[in-house]
Amino acid sequence: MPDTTRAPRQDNRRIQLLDAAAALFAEHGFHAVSMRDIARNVGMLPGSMYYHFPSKNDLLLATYEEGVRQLSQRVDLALADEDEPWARLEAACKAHAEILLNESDYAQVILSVFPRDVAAISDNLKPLRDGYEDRFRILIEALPLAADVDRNSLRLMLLGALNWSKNWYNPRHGSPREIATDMLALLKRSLV
Amino acid sequence: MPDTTRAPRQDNRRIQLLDAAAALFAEHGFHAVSMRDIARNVGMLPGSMYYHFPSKNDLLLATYEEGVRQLSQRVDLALADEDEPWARLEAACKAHAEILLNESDYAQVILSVFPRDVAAISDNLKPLRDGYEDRFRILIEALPLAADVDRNSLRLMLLGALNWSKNWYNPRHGSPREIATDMLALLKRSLV
Amino acid sequence: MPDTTRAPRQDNRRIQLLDAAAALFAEHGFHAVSMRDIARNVGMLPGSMYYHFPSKNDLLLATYEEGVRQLSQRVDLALADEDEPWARLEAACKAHAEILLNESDYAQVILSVFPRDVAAISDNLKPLRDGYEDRFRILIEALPLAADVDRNSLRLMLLGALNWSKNWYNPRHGSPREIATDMLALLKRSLV
Amino acid sequence: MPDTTRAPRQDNRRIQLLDAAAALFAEHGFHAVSMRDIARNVGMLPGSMYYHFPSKNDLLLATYEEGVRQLSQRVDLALADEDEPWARLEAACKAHAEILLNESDYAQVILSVFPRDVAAISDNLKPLRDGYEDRFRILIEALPLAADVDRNSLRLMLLGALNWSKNWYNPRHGSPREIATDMLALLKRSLV
DNA sequence: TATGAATGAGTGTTCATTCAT
DNA sequence: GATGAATGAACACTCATTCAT
Repeated sequence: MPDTTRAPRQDNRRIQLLDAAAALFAEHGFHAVSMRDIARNVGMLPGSMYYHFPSKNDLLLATYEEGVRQLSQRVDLALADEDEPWARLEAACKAHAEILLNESDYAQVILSVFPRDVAAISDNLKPLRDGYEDRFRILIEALPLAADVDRNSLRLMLLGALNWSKNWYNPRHGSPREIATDMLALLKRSLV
Repeated sequence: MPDTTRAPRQDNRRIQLLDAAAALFAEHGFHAVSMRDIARNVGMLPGSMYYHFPSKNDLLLATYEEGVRQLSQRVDLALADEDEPWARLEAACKAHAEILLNESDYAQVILSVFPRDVAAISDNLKPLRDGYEDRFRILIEALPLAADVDRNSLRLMLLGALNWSKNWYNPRHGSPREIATDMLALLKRSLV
Repeated sequence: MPDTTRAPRQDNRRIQLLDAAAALFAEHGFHAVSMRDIARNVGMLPGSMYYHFPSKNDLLLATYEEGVRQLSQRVDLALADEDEPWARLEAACKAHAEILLNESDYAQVILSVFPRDVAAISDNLKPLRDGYEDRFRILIEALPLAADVDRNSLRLMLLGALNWSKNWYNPRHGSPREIATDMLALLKRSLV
Repeated sequence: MPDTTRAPRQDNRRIQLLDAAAALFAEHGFHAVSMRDIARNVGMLPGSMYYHFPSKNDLLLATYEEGVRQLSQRVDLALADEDEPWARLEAACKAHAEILLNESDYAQVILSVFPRDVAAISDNLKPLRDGYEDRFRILIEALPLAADVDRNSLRLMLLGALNWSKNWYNPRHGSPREIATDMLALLKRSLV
């Protein structure tokens, strides 16, 4: 019998709401999902949601923040065990692919709802995205590369290819980790 | 400045409509654009559009078809002058990047409105996309590569990275051609 | 080989249009049928109909007129051979049932589109209906009946029952003529 | 003058809505009445109706159900006091005519909006109509009639004539009860 | 915290009709 | 006689949001 009195229930409806919103935004996109859709998914009336979130945009912003938190934490955790620069980059890419393709609707939202789609809050969304991606800038900076390799292109290529993978990913043809490994292998062959 | 006196007027409103739809779908996404938005953009009443297109979905389908036509024609033209496998792939990537980032709203639509976003016609949309991408499968097949290189991963990586570039592309930091060249260079170093 | 040069073609598109309108009005009702529906049925564009009929209401009016013409002609023909009052009434009822249930969409329109449904021309429609029904008033007047029989009720009952039959008529359970005969028999038993 | 202070307010707008819909459907027919018409009649915005009824079809279905309820209840009440078969039939016919012609817009809807007019819900509508009409089948079964009288024709004639009466009924020329009495009298003379 | 009930603007779409060609 | 193209109003319906209870 779980002790429901001790543990502070601290807004668990808010979390259900956020989960439902993330799942629906990730699957159908921000504009194709209505507040009613989300409410129905958590067994709540539409009006009731406004106690928890003042607007649909705020709901998106909150999923974004949670998504960045999850991505960052997951990648940071993966980095904790690695020292060698290439190993560190590979660990980050694997974590990125896994959370994106497998684990978190929140992460999907960040990569499928673009700031420009929601003009009113695009200024709030962009820094969240960028803050996360900075990790990869640093990881690539640390790589021992030939002098003429453009590290900026490398980062954009690697992250772009990984992010786009959600458009073709099919669990039957390799795990997220394998996808990350394969891509990195292609680049690593010569760049070292 | 279009020459309205010389050009035969036949059905030019349909094309205006298609152009406006492509531009708006590319910029804001399918669901964020209303039929009224498109109508306003061409100076037409909302109801009048239905003479030219029976539904919003059909309008999207028509932009998709035109987009694929433009992409294919542009890439095929670029390939006509090249014989060497790597040169052919590079020409195709440059054409792809240019039309995507610079030249055509129609191409953008194909890469930013995903079939799954419009369930009712996703079965019509998918083959159009796939038909175009087959070109790259063939180009990569023709490359002289070390035996252990996974050509499938290579294709997915290259196209994914290029397609994602519309999310960060800024004309001040290099032309579309340069982006394509840079990315290909990163891969080519070792794979040959 | 029919001689199409001799016979004046005299507006045969107009007749096609009228036929299609009658069929559709009879089946779905006036308000549920659009001008486009009718146009499509005769392979014409909606705008083209306005050469033949200035408005949808006029089209209805024309079907009404033709319906009354057909009903009247059919009933008058049936009466031509009969002299005895009851036989005359029975002949009229049979003709009425047959044309209503079997033969003419125009007749159906008159009995399923009510003047009040189209307020703007209800004043034009009502006299058409009434003019036809007068025949039955006269036929019933001629019957040799007991003094206390209300001929007005008789007429309303008989015609009402016949008109309503289109709501339950099923060709498998008796022909229109049988329906008319059965109903008249019920009344005739005692009234003579 | 409704007592708004005493009556519990619970869901009274739904009933107002249903009343207005019944009145308008009865007068103009289903297709000729718009949701805006109904909303205007109860002083509500069109969108607000959808809180109470999910669609126009559902609104019709609800009026149908209420109409059948009212008809059935009224007829059953009238039958409660009668034992003799002819008296029972006459009581039912009087009640039927009164509620149809005088008392209830809901009953009118059932007899003027035909299931086939609203294809999408015709399967829901038909059994409601039929369920009510079964009462008359039973009443006529109980009549002591000559062996050669077709009870089926009798039922169809009687109900058809009564139902059609709404097309000519004018309160100045006799009450609904008188209409029912007169019609039954015509049939009863000989059939006994 | 949540509900019932509403709002006002907006959605995609259809309507009868017009008219230059 | 008919078409291509449009109009403007209306259609059924959905939207994000509000607020008294």
